[in-house]
Amino acid sequence: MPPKTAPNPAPTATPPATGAARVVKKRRPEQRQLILDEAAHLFKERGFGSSSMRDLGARVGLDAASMYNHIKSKDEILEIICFQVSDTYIAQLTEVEQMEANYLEKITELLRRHVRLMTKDGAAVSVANNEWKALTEPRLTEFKQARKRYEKGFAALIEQGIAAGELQAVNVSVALFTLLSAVRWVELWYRPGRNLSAAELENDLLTMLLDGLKKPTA
Amino acid sequence: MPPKTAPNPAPTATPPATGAARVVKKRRPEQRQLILDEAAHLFKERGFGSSSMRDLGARVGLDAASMYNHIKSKDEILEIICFQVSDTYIAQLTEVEQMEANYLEKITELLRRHVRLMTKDGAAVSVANNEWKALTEPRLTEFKQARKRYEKGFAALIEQGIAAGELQAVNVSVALFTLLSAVRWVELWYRPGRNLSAAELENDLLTMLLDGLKKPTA
DNA sequence: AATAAACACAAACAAATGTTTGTTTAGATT
DNA sequence: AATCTAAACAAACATTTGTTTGTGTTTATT
Repeated sequence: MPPKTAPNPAPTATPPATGAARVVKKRRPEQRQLILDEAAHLFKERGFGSSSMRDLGARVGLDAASMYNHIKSKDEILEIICFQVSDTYIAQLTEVEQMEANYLEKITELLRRHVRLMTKDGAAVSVANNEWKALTEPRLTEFKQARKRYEKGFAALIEQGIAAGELQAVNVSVALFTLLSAVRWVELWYRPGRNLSAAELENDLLTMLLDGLKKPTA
Repeated sequence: MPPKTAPNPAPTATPPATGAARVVKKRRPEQRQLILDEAAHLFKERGFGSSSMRDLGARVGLDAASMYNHIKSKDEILEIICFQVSDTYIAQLTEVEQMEANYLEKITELLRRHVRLMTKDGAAVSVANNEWKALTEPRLTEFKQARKRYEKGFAALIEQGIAAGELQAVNVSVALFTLLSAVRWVELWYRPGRNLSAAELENDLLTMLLDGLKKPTA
């Protein structure tokens, strides 16, 4: 459905404003990443459904239409953000699973990396955690599977930790979700440059959570 | 801006389908509550921004336009849901603050009611927790203040508990957010009728969290 | 200097959005 | 039976939505 009327009859021969506030951008394959970064923050703030491509364009400093030179669709942006996060989580799980350590140590390390990703990439993690429901269908199922895989792997560590006598015999699901959930305030509340450093936070949080898991008598 | 053309030239004299699947609804002031309930579930599932009034109407079994006989706007629906939840939370805090009990007991009771509201009114709580950012301006600020009031009150209990020697000397903010956050998986994962009852869940969760807070030597 | 590719924008698009209007129906009240 | 009112709907509304098209400009390559 092409436009019926001539769309651009030469805008008064404007030599695209190289004067004034013209940023010196040259070739910019980084524009794509800028769009993704800005989208993560926008989607976190306003939610995917309440964020328009024009809003996003305004933040990036680009016309909405121009962004389609760098990305395929609004949906694709969400996909990239969500799967970049879930891929990282899965990778961390796999690494920790193969560590030489006891289960309490593995759980500690996995939680540590989990929190670290939040303090480093808070916006993206937030979007992956809260906006994934807006994914469209082939990817929606894939994402759910990835999350399930992570939860299963994490649960297995807890289960084995209990079997090995390293942890209290709590309900595995309750423990799993409590840990994963407890850690999520970081993504919502943490701002770098508060009087709480990322390292302090990490330690305080882990201490608090694992004191509830650790066997008091061992 | 009234319609310029005659909008409804008598639809072939249809006596509004009292036959077939006509529910026996009489006067219905309950329609408003139905709309609010259905909205809570829809907003939880799809997010406020991705939920349309037509979607909502379909669930309620009403034309989108018809709902405006019961509610003022889409925004108002969100407001009602959010403040109904925050009002309840504030009320619970006030009640617990005035209890005759030590701080650990107060914290336990507050958390217990907190969780109970989630298992009872999961959808509304979820919306209040995740979609409040979509509130429009006079109410947005009010909501933030209510949340702050709740957090401050909760933090005070923790602080006093520490001062009284009932709790470990953890960072108050970390403890507060960890507790509030840990509890939130209930709203996301809990479904009544799983093999985990609401009462079991409540106890397991509290045990796990407060074992990390309780002084090991006292 | 010429060419080709990457990229930005204006204009337009169809579809979807929240909401209003006018009218009709059904139940309650008199 | 006549009247009133709450509530349902169809149609339309003005905007906003995501996206496409066409054109011009910029940059890198030759």
